[in-house]
Amino acid sequence: METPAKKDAPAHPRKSRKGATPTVRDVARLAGVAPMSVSRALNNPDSVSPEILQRVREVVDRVGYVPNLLAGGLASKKSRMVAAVVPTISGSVFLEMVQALTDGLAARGYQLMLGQAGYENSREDALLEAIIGRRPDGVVLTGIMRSEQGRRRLLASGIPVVETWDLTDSPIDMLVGFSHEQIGKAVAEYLHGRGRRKIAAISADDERAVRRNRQFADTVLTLQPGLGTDRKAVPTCVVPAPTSLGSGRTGLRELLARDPGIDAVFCSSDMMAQGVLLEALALGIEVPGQLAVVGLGDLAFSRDLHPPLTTVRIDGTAIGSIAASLIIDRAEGRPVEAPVRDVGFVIVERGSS
Amino acid sequence: METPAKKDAPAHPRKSRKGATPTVRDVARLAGVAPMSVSRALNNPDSVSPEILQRVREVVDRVGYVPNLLAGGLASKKSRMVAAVVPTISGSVFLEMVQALTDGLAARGYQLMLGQAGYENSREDALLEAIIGRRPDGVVLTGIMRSEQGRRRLLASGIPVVETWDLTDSPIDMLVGFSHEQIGKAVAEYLHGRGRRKIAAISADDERAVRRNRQFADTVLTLQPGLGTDRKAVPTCVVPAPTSLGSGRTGLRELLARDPGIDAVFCSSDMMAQGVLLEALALGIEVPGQLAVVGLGDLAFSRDLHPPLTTVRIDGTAIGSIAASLIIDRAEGRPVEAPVRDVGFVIVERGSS
DNA sequence: TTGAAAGCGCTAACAG
DNA sequence: CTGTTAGCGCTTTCAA
Repeated sequence: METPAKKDAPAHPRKSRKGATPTVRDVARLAGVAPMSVSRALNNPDSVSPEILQRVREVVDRVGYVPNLLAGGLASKKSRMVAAVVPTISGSVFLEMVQALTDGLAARGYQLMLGQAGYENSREDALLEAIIGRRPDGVVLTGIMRSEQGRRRLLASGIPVVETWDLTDSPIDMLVGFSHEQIGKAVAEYLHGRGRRKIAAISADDERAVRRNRQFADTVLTLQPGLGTDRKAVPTCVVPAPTSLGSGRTGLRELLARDPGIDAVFCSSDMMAQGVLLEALALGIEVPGQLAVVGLGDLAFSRDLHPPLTTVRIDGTAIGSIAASLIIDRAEGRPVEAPVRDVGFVIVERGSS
Repeated sequence: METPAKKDAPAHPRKSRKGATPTVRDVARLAGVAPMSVSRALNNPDSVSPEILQRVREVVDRVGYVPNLLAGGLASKKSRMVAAVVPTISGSVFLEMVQALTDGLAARGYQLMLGQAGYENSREDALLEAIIGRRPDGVVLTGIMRSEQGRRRLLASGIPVVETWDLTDSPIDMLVGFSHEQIGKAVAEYLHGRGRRKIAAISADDERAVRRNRQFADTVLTLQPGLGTDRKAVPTCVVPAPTSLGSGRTGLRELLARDPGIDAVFCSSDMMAQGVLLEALALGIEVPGQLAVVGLGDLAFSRDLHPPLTTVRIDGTAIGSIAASLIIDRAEGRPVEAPVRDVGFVIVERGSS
């Protein structure tokens, strides 16, 4: 009567109600071990005897036990989830990165939570709260966090953060990116070096593209002192993000209307560059003869275009997998060697320039 | 000495250690109310007096309290997370759907967990375990779940499931999709109706594309009895998923090598159709004069191609938002009117055919 | 309305 | 190596 601690036939204490999902206790009871041993058998097989391991596994398979990771996360303070925030998923520029991130995380037992912030960071705040509330083991931000409020909340939460796709002197925590300014400069120098003297740009209106383009224009002005010092001397068409093939087509028309002599266009995305290529074809403008076209991103299709597109290659896959391993290292308490990485970029010269 | 239940100055019981994230108890103490009242003030403001509401909100803002949703989920058995499984994110065909899904969920306070199954469903099993373990309020599958093992686990878990992007007579639970067979049939009839008599296809090798194409070929054979009854009479080039612009280019070359007289190609993606367009241009084949091209997906760029691409429009946005609302309705205990929806498809006729 | 008690299902930290 | 004891931070349930 005292202790109903019989293992085989408990009086009738909280019998596992039929249909309910089994818990560690159910498994423990059926395997004749303590719940803690079940936990150990599952999370750290080496720490239990072969007999227990085997009995536990047998029961787990038989009853179809799937550990509740919410409970585990609450107890261990490790959720094994990582949140990623992208401006928008349908820009496709970030896909490689998201793919590498998911893969890298999945391989180590982590799951990805995806959030879209939009380009106008209005939703950013609610999103941040939804993320922090789930106590992820890490957050990957596409672009750097601009709002001071957001930076503070993230910092206060103590969650490891990787900012990506940009560089800054004052990262919240870790950083994997490249310099948009340097891209602007490099492309301007490249086009100038190829003899182009009527250089133009079609750029998205998001903050990174704007900075990139400012440097692009400034570099052109430096290289061609005759143009003066006003950036407006470098014809630029600004289109709303996310960019599209269509915005490339209209962008080129607009530029030509402003200045028919343009001989080079730097586009802030490959998709847009493709639109420029297409529009040039439709207008009978020869590429690269009359017009050089440079894109950004080096998406999968770019090398197969006609002519193959010269573009700035950004290694989204590298960014994603480095971000994944930085977060995992940090989450598992390993020291992180280099928390700030510049993955750089390469101008891939192809037929369009 | 008995009960240290003084509100203002507790003896020294678990003082909120500096730097630790605040919990309901901290907020409750500072606001001079019970933890439960904090919970109510946050989740159901109407159920609490204005004074308490205000005091709680003040403290929440002041200390930057963000509720731990893992703990909340454990206690309430509602995680407010939905898992989505896509074959791969970089096919871009599913992006619209994922975007609509994220948006629809975020608007109601739900978060998306994204998993990539790969096209070879080898990882599918581990992924399923990772998902079920997190006790999401719903799972959205891209394509129907083929493995019997997987279906059983999902069913046993009791989690609401929405299968998408396909139709089946025996859904696990809910379903939002369209018929790949009907698409195959419709496109074959469309091309035949436009007078094409040497109809070919370039298709991915995934299961849905295969079924679609089988019906496509069979319909062509029915419409042109002279071809016999062997599907091989309809030239088909099978390429590995995910498809790309490059596979469209090589696919067309391969088809022409087999039969130079081909006058129509049905491609299993818009990206691939674009490759065909490009290759035709390079080879001097006139589209649509000599060759009609039809894609699948109606991606954003398709209307801007040259010529604009005729394609099968699939409303990924609709699929995503319907899936979101089905899951949310189910999660919140509302009756689900029509758990199986055929969103259909439309052949959008443009310049390429 | 508000509060107190009792867990949700798991694992950290100790003992044995 | 194995078990016991306490929670993790929240919400359900019931009583006041």
